Amino acid sequence: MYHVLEARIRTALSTHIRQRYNQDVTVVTERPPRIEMGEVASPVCFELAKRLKRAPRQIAQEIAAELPPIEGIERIGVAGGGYVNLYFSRAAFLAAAVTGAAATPASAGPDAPKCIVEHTNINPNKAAHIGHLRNAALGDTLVRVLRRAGRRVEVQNYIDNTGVQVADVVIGFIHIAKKSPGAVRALAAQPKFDYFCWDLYARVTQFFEEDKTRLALRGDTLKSIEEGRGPAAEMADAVAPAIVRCHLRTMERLGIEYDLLPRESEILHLKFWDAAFELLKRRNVIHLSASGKNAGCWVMRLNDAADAADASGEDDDAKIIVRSNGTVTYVGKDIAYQLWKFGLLGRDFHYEKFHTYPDGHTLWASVSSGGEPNPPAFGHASVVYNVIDSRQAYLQNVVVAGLRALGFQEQAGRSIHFSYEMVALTPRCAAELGYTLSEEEAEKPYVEVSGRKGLGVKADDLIDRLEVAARAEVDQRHPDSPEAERAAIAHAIAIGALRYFLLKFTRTAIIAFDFEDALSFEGETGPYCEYAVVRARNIFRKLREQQPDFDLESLTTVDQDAAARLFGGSDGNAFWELALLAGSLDTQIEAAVGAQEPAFLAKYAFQLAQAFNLFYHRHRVLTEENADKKTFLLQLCRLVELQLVGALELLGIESPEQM
RNA sequence: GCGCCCGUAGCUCAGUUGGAAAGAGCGUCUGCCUUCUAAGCAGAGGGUCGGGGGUUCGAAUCCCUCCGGGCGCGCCA
Repeated sequence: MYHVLEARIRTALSTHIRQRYNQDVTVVTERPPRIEMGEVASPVCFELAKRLKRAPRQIAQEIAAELPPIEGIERIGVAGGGYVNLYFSRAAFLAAAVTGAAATPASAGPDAPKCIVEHTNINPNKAAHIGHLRNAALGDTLVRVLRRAGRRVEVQNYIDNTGVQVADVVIGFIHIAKKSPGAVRALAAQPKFDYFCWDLYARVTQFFEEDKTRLALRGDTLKSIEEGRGPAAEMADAVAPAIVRCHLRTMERLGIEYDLLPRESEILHLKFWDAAFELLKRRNVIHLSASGKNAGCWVMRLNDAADAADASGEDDDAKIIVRSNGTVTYVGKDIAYQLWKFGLLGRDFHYEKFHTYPDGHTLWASVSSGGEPNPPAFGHASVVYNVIDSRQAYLQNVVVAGLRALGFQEQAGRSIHFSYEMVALTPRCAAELGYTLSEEEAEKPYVEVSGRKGLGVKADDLIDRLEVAARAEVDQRHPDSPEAERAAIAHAIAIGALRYFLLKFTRTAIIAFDFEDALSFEGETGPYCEYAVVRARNIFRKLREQQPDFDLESLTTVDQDAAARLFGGSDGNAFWELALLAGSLDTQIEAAVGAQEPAFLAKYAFQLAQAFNLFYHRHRVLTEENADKKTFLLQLCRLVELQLVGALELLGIESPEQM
């Protein structure tokens, strides 16, 4: 609601300034520091003062006096050296906010332009860890926010099932665990298979370190897996899908779902790369390096300045796309995949159903042949978000440069690297996990998580710990509630704590993980926000006990005279600040989409919860004797509840009925 | 060496396109549960916004420079 009025004010001001002063200015608006100064302020007169060579305050006074009425704005004032302050009609705002909050937001039609969000992308060779959780939480929240903003979104989780990491675990099964393909298949059916592979993978790293010549095994194994032949391929075929299912289960605990699993095996088998290679060659984006250190490789130059220097042989800083042995690099495959996402490759996968979620939603996976006869139309996106940590920025730039060089300027511009910094461990946390730090590591502010070394907090372990801790709190408070109910509440609290913890940091902040912070349910946390919702709901529950015929719907009609009176009364400003904040979810969503920053919503949810807790503490709703005031207070509670639930939903955090 | 990111309270972090007296959580100290659940609320203390220049009516925010830290820059992914 706030966003609507703010936009209205900007338009009114810029129109008025154009007509009255013949000036085209971009009107910036801001929130005044105190509520007594109004809800929207504009420093536009400072800019006008320069252009008109007049005192800013004088212009501001003129504008305040002459600006035509704006719907929803009660009065205009002048403050400071020349700020124009606008005051909302409080009662009208509350009425509009309450109806707006109760309405369901419009979702995108089936023909709307599509956004693809690719996230999670965990190598299917070990259990998911805390770093993967940040990726998935950010990606999933981006999806939720985009959908709420009215976009059509397709969620992809790319599976590198034929890569080095899978090959390494296969090597572990053959040479360390000495398993047959049949034995591996049996193991893969066991629960916690991802944990088994976690340990095995770390042992493979040691296995290579002990004798570097063993690295030769990797090339052979990889080749066998890529070609789909031999026992190594058979094992990879057992390991990767089983691990993928473990990851899906983990992510489902967090409320994260996907639409499609594109798999690398199909990118190979369906020769996506060959199509991309032809395109890249035909349009001279890549060329065969004749001399220098990259001789025999197909390379792509990144600086356009030297694009005529084909024959100069100075390709040393170019990016290798095809190795001298003819195999394609990861970036090459990624260019092909990115082209497919935009529908530019001229090829498509076949698709089969891979999994059905409890809500009936189907997850599809790519296959090489056959598949379902009429799968949904995947790909053909207008915007692509790749949720990948900032360490891969260089490679993402190469992919985009490839698209641009191919002449797909528009798609290159709409290829968004949704970048974020890594999750690391505090040295204390690493030590707690039983890891012995080197002297150098102990000096550092944090230690990098490493699947290769087996150093990291496994996602399921963390969720388990959170659930146990939450369960202890719930048991204490609700010893008589049924078991299933207590489990469900503890789960909501655990996930709320985890997702909030991962989302409250802005994307550019490195998270130094520590159990103490992550396991907290107090202060700026998910459970704090959930608790505010529960408090609002408790009021309504108690009210229904007292008045069985009470209907929540009755609160959607606001008596504006009564509301205006109460907003003008002794606690009026406090009530108003709460209503205004609750009515600002739209502004927050707008800002979160604009800045591509989910943390904005996390901060907002916390602020709203905090404001509500203060209100809750100061005003007893149910014992209020003045009927108008009681209704008004209930309306505030209802508005906050709806908006807070909405904000938490965007963060993937459930609001339990009780805690 | 080149590129990207970070430096704000004891600690962990916000501060959206430059705007009105720098914010939050944690931690420390002091209060508040016969009440709509204290997973809460109130108060106190704590800051040369890394340093120095510059642009501007106005800079934590933009530019330059220096210092400190992190991450990339592979015929790995």
